Amino acid sequence: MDFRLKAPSHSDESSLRQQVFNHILEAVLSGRFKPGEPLIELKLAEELGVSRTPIREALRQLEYEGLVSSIPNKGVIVNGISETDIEEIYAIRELVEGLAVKWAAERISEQQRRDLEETFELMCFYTRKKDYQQLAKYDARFHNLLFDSCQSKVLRHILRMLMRYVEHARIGSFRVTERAEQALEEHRAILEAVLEGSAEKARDLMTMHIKNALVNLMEQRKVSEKRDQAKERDQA
Amino acid sequence: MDFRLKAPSHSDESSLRQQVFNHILEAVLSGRFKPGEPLIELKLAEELGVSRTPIREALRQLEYEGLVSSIPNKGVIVNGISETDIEEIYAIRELVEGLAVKWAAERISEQQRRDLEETFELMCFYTRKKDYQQLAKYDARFHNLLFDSCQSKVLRHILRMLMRYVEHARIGSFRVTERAEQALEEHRAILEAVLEGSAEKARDLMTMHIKNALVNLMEQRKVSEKRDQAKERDQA
DNA sequence: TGTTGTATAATTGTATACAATTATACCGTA
DNA sequence: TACGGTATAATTGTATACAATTATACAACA
Repeated sequence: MDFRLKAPSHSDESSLRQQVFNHILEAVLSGRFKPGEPLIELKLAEELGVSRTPIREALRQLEYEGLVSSIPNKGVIVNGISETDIEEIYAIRELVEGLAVKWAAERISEQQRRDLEETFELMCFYTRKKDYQQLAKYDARFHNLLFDSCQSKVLRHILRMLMRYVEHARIGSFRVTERAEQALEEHRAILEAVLEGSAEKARDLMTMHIKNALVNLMEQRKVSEKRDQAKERDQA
Repeated sequence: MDFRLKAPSHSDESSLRQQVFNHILEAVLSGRFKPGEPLIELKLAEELGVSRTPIREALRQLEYEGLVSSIPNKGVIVNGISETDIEEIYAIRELVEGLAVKWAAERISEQQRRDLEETFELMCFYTRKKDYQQLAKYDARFHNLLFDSCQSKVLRHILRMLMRYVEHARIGSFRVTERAEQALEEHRAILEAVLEGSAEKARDLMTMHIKNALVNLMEQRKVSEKRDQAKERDQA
């Protein structure tokens, strides 16, 4: 496949570094680059049709976001993520996202109220239609709006890194499907609490939402594992 | 002043990028580079006697750690930090560092127990001697050991970013001095709770420790402000 | 005087060249 | 065959050159 950038693919005017970052990010999150796999600058540069400079900068950014590890003078490899990691990530999420919605309930602006309600309506719509592609998109937007509503640069920064870990943890699972209806109701409850300014209630609801999401994720991983093992048996 | 690197200053064998990073970091944290001040790559490169490449990489790292902001095609400027920011940082610290010591109490290794106790002894020593330079050094080591003891790569990553913010928040304050004795007792209590494996107790003690540290920091800032205002009056 | 346009300079973004380091393959020797 | 050493290749680290973008100064004009 030809991944060369600056093609008029979506006529992006963002910097090459950002495009390269997005490309490698997508490759890692989709599992095309597997854990332990070394990322060679020159190879990536040729593949994407750019020089090593933007590649290096993108790799550094990926390192700071925790997706790859870099060993000086040797190179960078894709990070794997263990079950323990996932449990830890979700434990941290409970606290930090809990704080985020608490602050959001206290500080949200009028415009953000409207945006959140609008986005939630779309989530309802796509849940009914069972269009999980679109649902995932608006789910992400919902959470981002919520995080912006807490009006905190610092918390936003922490959350950004944390959410990258979460995305990484989700590799290979189906994301929504059967839990979609339940998740929607949880989102509805959180939204209501935020809009009526019930900070503690919003936090507790978010904590519970994340607990449930973890249980669901772990179950999905078990399913995926069994499916993979079956596949291996078939090949043998 | 001549800041050129690779001089046999401390015969560091770390990469230039890391040296440059440390240099700029120190300049920002010490207040030599002031909030809003633009950081020009070429100027820094000449000042430090290296090319722009390691400068750029160091600036990117500083950006990810929240100390500077970069606007594409324009440049990077030093970030300021408001009172609100500080309060938010400390609120996040309460949760995250609280979780950290909780896990540390559950997971600490034998070697780490010994290291922590040893470091704490040194903190006692330098508190008695009122050598606040050395005390600050071992205080930082104490916290780092504590964070390592929770054996969590993810939490370590979050804490790293958070502590950078904390250091940034502390700009211009005296750090320890009069609160040293009280802080030492708080540290002693946390250490005991961790060593005896009382996870919840350790977390609550850490929460209280951070609350106190915030109060102290805010008071010191008020003192600094008044001092600065007096200085300005004198100059006028 | 104030505004706008344009030339110039300053600065960042990207590509390439070179240096330093690390990995690999091959050969000789016991 | 197993081991060690050396030459070679592969890869990262740094410097420099060039392109693209943005800021600045200054003149022309209303």
